[in-house]
Amino acid sequence: MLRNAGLRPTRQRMSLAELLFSRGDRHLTAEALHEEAVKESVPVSLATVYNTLHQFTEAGLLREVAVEGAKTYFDTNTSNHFHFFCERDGKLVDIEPGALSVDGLPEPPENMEISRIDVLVRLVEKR
Amino acid sequence: MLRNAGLRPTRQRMSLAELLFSRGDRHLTAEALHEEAVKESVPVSLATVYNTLHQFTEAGLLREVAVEGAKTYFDTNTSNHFHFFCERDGKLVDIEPGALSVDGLPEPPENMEISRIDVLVRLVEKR
DNA sequence: ATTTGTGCAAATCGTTTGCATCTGA
DNA sequence: TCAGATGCAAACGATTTGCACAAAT
Repeated sequence: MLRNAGLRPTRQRMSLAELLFSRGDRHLTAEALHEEAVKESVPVSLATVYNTLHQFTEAGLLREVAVEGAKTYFDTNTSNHFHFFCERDGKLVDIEPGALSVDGLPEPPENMEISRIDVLVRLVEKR
Repeated sequence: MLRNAGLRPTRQRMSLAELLFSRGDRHLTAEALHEEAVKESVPVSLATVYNTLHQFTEAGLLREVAVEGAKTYFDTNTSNHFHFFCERDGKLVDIEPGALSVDGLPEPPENMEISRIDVLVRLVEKR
């Protein structure tokens, strides 16, 4: 997988890839992945986690999701799909693709084309 | 307007409100609003711009839009509507409401309800 | 007079970078 | 061997906070 993406399979990258891709679809911040790695006794620095996440993203193995503020989430599901965002615990959840659709999109302005459509459905606790 | 929102009409708040609301719909970062204020000889500190933007948001006069990274945009249009985001120059543009709709939303998870739906249509230059 | 807002500078948070060291092909 | 990767600590940009001072009711 790493070789295919033109990335050297180093210890750190292999361990991180393992954590990311062997447990189903995940939505992680760099911080969270780093903690998880440390917990699993995978010695890796935070800087390397950042580097790796960005390299994986460039290679098309991950997708960045902007939610708010500084925190960036990385999604192991790179297909076209949308998200629920739970404001209470800051967790992202995939919305089953197929069900949801965006209709009636107006023409983009002059000379522009759509690169991606992000849909984030924000959830709060029912009172 | 400020009194209605329970905010004391101070010089700074009045000046910032003027800049924000007397020029049609706007999408500004704190930084940008601060620069504009300084340019128009409205002496106000960046900290106060941040405070004011958040107070206005809480009072329902503004709406925050998350795009990516650290930068937060504040939108003077608080109605339900979606955005184009131009990756080239980092500008937000309202999408005419009415045209666009999101359909087929699945049930939110247990005990959760939808607080808001954010749609961001990312644009790139046509090649 | 009392409460609330403001400005400054320092602190914080997530993220990035420079650079010496290490590692995989 | 040696380009490329890693770790550390320092640098960074956007945002926030603590606190003395100023302005609004």
